[in-house]
Amino acid sequence: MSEQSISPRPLTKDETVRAGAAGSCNQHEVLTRLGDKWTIMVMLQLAAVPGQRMRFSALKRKVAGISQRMLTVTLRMLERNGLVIRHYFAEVPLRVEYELSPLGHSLVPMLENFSAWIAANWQDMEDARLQHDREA
Amino acid sequence: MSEQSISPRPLTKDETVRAGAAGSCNQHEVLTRLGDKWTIMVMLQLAAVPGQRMRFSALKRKVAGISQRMLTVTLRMLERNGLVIRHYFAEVPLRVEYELSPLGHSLVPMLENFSAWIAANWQDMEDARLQHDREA
DNA sequence: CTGGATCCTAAAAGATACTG
DNA sequence: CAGTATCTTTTAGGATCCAG
Repeated sequence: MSEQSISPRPLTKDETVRAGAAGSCNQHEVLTRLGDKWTIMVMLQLAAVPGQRMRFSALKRKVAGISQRMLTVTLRMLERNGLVIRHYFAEVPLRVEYELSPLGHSLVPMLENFSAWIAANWQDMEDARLQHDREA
Repeated sequence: MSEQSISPRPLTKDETVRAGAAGSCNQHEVLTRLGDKWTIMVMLQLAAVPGQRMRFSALKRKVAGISQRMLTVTLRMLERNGLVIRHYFAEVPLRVEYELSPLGHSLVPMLENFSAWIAANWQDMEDARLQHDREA
């Protein structure tokens, strides 16, 4: 449906193949751990208060529609992979605070960029989607 | 099991609450579309050849263990949201090339940063995970 | 070669109830 | 408050077959 037939020039096999190359395997590993919606949203929230800690309940309130269970699972996974630190206070009522580790902190610039990108471009995405759906 | 009892100072409710604030809703929308493993991996590959297009089969080869179906689904989604452009050539054999749209291109710096972060930090993550598992 | 259409299973995630 | 445990529903995703 696009441009049909008269192509500019078929890419050679070498041109098409050559890309990412090495490291692809690590990418897969890392993305399996960090590359999901909830993980990114939780990290975005923690990155939004760089030097600060956040309580479990505060995170739950800030991260849109996350369930208690998924927040727990996500935080456990982030802790396991060394990206967040969990501070447990045996008080009444119980209090637990989370903060980014140094490793997690190294992701902050990227998270802020991403957050900014979303704010700046989500409307374009929405428009593109609506137009694409009209054409279909 | 961490520091117990003697806390530094409980965060006030206001400190804990104040974060991300607005835009949270858009984040959720956007991440529902882009925030999954395959989407990020495909974008990483397309970003690795900034000015270039990639054929379906080339993408399939480069993106670790993606199945034909998931690559198709992912590409359709990216096209629908205006991040990639699909070029269809009615030849024999059929040829289809994908490239980043301008909108998709605006994500390249972030994707490159992320890719670099993975290369630089995946070992730290691995170490943290192993140590965490030993302690458990 | 690049998919579309189906079927099917395993994993993810929501809801709910309970506890230190 | 911050979980855990359990149950159920939903979704992701692989396998397979077919087609322009």
